[in-house]
Amino acid sequence: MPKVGMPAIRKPQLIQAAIEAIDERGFSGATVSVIGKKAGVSPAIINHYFGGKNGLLEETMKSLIREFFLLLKQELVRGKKASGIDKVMIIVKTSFSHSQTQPEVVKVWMGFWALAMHSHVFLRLQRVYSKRLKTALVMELKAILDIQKAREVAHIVASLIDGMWLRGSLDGGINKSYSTKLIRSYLELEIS
Amino acid sequence: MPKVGMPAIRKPQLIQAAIEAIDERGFSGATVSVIGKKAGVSPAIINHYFGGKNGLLEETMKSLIREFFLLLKQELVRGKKASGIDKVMIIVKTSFSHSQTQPEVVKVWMGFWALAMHSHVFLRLQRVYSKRLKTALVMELKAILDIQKAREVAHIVASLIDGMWLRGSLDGGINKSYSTKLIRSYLELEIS
Amino acid sequence: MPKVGMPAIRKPQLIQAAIEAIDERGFSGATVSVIGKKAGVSPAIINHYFGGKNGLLEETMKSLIREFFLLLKQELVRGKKASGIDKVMIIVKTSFSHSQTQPEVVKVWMGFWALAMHSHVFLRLQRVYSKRLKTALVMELKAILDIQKAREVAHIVASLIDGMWLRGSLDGGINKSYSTKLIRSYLELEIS
Amino acid sequence: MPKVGMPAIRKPQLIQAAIEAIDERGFSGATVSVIGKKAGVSPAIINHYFGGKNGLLEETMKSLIREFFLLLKQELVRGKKASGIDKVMIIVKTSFSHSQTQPEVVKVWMGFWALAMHSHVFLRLQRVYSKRLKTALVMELKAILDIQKAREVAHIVASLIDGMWLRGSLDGGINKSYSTKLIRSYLELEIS
DNA sequence: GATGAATGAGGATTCATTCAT
DNA sequence: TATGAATGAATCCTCATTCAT
Repeated sequence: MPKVGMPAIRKPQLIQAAIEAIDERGFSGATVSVIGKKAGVSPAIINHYFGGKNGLLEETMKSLIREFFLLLKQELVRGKKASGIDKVMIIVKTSFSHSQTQPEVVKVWMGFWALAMHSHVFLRLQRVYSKRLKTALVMELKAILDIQKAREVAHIVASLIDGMWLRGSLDGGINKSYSTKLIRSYLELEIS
Repeated sequence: MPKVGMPAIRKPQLIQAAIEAIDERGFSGATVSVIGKKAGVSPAIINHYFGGKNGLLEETMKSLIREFFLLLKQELVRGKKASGIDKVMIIVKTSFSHSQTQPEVVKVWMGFWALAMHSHVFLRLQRVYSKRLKTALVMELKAILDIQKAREVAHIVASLIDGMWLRGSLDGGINKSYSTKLIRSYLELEIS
Repeated sequence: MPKVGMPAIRKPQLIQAAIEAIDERGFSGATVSVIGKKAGVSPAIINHYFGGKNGLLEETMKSLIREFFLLLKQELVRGKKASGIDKVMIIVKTSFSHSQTQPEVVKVWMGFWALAMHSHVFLRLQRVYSKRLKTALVMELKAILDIQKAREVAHIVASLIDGMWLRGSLDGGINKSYSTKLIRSYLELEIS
Repeated sequence: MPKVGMPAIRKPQLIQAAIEAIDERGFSGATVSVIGKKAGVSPAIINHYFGGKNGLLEETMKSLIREFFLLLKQELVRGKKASGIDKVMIIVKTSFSHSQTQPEVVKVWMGFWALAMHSHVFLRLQRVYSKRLKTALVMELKAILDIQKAREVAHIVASLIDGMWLRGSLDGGINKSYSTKLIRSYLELEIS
């Protein structure tokens, strides 16, 4: 008697458990056993639902990325009346907000980044994030700058976001207001 | 009497082997067995010289950091006549040069960064790097800006360096000239 | 649903395998690999059931002690009509019988004794045995001697039992009838 | 330029180091490395002088036994005027004195006993001790008892000595005066 | 669907020993 | 004589995965 709709329950549950496990113990400490325990289920069902540990990790990273761009989309819709720098700053702020809503994602994201360095699948996913963030920035910047300049500024802003994330991870969290202030001041300099 | 001076030969040899192993296979793939094979010695001597795998990794990271700041010092001495933005750019360029001299350090450094997230020892080391880089930047910037502003700009530049490293790691290498060009243009904007 | 009731099967099975392995190869030769092979299972399940080799050894010693005192209790119940020296001799005989039922326990017990010398856990267990045996002897002896004397005689009898075990272990077994004869003759001397 | 007489210096030095190591860390913890460190020499010379770790252990046990019987001989000479029970008690007292002079031998001796259970060489050595002790007792007892009885009493006394050693080892030492008192009272009972 | 049982491959590490110096 | 360098074998243990139930 298979219970219907179990995947829809179990999958997010296991993904969340994976995020927490990685946050707490790092990638090397996030064993299926730990993740299973955290989710309150047997480690064996990770194979059942994801075909193995790697499958779970892939889905976890996809979920993180999906969630971020969903949030970004919402924020952009909410601020669609804004213009110029403000529009760009929505992207910046959302980037930092994401980590504030779920502080554990900082460590997890960093871990995936390191993983991407040696795994084709994760590299592809990381590039998706990387490109989409830059694309979003260019989209807004080209309204106020020529396309060439827009690309350069987008690259700088994207790098600033990632760099501040990285440095923030060392201090146990990102200082959102300070980070956004600095980026805004840069943008004002660039655009005025 | 035994062979003398072996530590001076073996230690750097094993550190280099560790860097290569991590570069090729990632942290999880860099087993003592692999590192030993790469160095052409028995895995057991890792314990002999470093007291365990962790000891080797620590020394490897220390070595990377030491090497970077040694290079930086040399470059700053060489360019001591420079002034203003040029002085700052020496730091920026050295940061990117380091990875060009040894392309594999990008992945390794990123791996250590992820490791730092869950290991006290590596966190401390990473912070040493992080702070010293920023300090070096502030040092040069306060010659041309007031201290408060110098700190902010230093934070931005440091974040740009790290962020561009990070993004560069996705593309299999850092585009040094593009990166330095962008950072210089930011500095000119800020300072002029 | 998994196979149920396996612990009740596997635990005694592994304990028995451990006893045989120690008997045949000594403590240093009783590796998890050997024990696993002897039990016809993978060495890994020792961790599954006992949390590690040490856990198995602890349970093995506990099992030996439990078994002995269970046997002793039964014998004392069976001989509850006996009195005086006969009652004491039940304890003595049971001590030697235990090793006859399972000849391998002599070596194993001796091994645990040596282990107790440097391990807190095993020391505690050995003291439990040591004290309970003496207590049992005092219990019977105080029916026929004043308490002070009973304690002394108990100490002598307990020492004789252990000493004869020890010496018997050198000869590949304890000569039960000779041992009990000598102890009885001592008791008769003491009590008459 | 071989230094002459080194064996006479190194061998006892290493034997003593072995005894201390076994006392402190048990047989399993007494590695050549530890013993070497304790003796202040390289572990490698254990092979040089004893042909391997096992050689050292054999010599250590032989040394212990030799030392005990040397002491016993001296005491018997010193007390050669004594007679009857007193003569026997010299043996008993010496047995317990031995462990008082060097408290660490209790643990070491016990360890060898356990080792004897699975090693032909050590079994032989242990039997030498066991038989010589009994022979010494019979020697004195047959002056006051018929040979048959003397053998029985010798067996009892030898068992008491070993049993009390064993039990004493659990308590961190042998209570010499209590032990000798009990054995003497037994002998008086037997002989009067 | 879900589980605990069970495993095999592989992890770091320890150890006694050998060897060149 | 004495050493540190070096190793291979063997240790326990961990882990992702599979399987019968």
